[in-house]
Amino acid sequence: MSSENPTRRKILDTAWKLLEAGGRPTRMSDFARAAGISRQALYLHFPSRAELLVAVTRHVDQVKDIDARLAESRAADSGEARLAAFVSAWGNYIPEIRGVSRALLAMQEGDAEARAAWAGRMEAVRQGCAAAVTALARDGQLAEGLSEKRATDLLWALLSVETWVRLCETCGWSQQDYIAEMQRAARRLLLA
Amino acid sequence: MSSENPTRRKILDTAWKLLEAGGRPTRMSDFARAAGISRQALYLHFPSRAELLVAVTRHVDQVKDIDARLAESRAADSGEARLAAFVSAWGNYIPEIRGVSRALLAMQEGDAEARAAWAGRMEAVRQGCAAAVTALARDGQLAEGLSEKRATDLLWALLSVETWVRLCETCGWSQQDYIAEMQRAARRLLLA
DNA sequence: ATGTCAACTTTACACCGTGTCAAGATTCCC
DNA sequence: GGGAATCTTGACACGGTGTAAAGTTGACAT
Repeated sequence: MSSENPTRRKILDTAWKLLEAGGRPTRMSDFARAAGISRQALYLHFPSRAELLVAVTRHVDQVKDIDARLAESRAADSGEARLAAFVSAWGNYIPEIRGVSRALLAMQEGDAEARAAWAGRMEAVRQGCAAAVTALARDGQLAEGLSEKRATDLLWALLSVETWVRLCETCGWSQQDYIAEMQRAARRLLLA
Repeated sequence: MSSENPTRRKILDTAWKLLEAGGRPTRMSDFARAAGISRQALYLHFPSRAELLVAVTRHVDQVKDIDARLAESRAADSGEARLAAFVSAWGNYIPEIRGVSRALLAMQEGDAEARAAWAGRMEAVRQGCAAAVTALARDGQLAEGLSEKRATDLLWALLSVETWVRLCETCGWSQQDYIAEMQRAARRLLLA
């Protein structure tokens, strides 16, 4: 759906790199310069900044093959193993999309499209959470007094990008610590 | 420090109301109109949008007396009771500052002042978390393998505004459910 | 070789929100 | 009545997004 056009590809690649580099200003003109084209040519490919960012996330998803990664967690036998695998798969994906998500998150307020795009991505994560919780419930492992819905919400909140940012960037946790602690937390919160 | 000037007060009150009402656009002109003065007069009192927002949060803190609320949690005898009281005190404060925090959060990217202001507030919350954790440790109740620092980080992340937003706004939890579940979560995560 | 089509360039402009500036008006106080 | 604070009106600069239009370049077909 997106592979053909070479300039489009270059735009996505350089924009990605730019976003991930984290150097603050990522205006349309910056993306254009990075791709070696004029600002207007950028608008020839993407009608708005929001759509460009959305396209970048999709591009990243494709290159990093998030689907395949999350699929692995589905292969685990026990619900508990599945939970751990999911936490690890998603948790290790977060740092790879940090740049894009920061930009997309920052324009949530004020841009409905960005809001919808982010909500969509998060919904996908939520489904992963729900699947893990269901597997847990099937094993009879879910803590009593905890509905599947509530357990899913809880896990989803625990695994939010915002939480990752706080722990890894603000508090200085290593990625390893983060994963280990989140697995532990998920177990403690959800298991009987 | 801020009580005297009546227009200043009116600005803060109406701005607060406006922010809490949630109707999207909160530009300087909106604040001015709400206060019944011209946009320029607003700049006579606050040099920038960021400083206005910061002043509003301080104003809210003062009116709602957050300090007194958090102080109550310090009165609890056992570490566990203290943890519950802190979760409840802060957790019930979040919805009251939802509007201001949304605005302040939204301008984090790009405005160093807003960033600093928000970080400062969060630091205060963090200290509350740290105090609760220390009380827990003193009781010998802290889960083994969990340093005080890590426990504090974890609790702090759990009680973030972002997490509240996700659970209460996105997932539709009631405030009651939120508090109850966060108390349960904090216990499960931190206690031995 | 010519025509044409797509991708790109340059230049210019409209719009919005923030923040600045300057020239009055109003009100209160001495 | 004089003066200072406070507020008003109106204008403008700046930065960033998005639009519009006219011109350049290169590939490819006939």
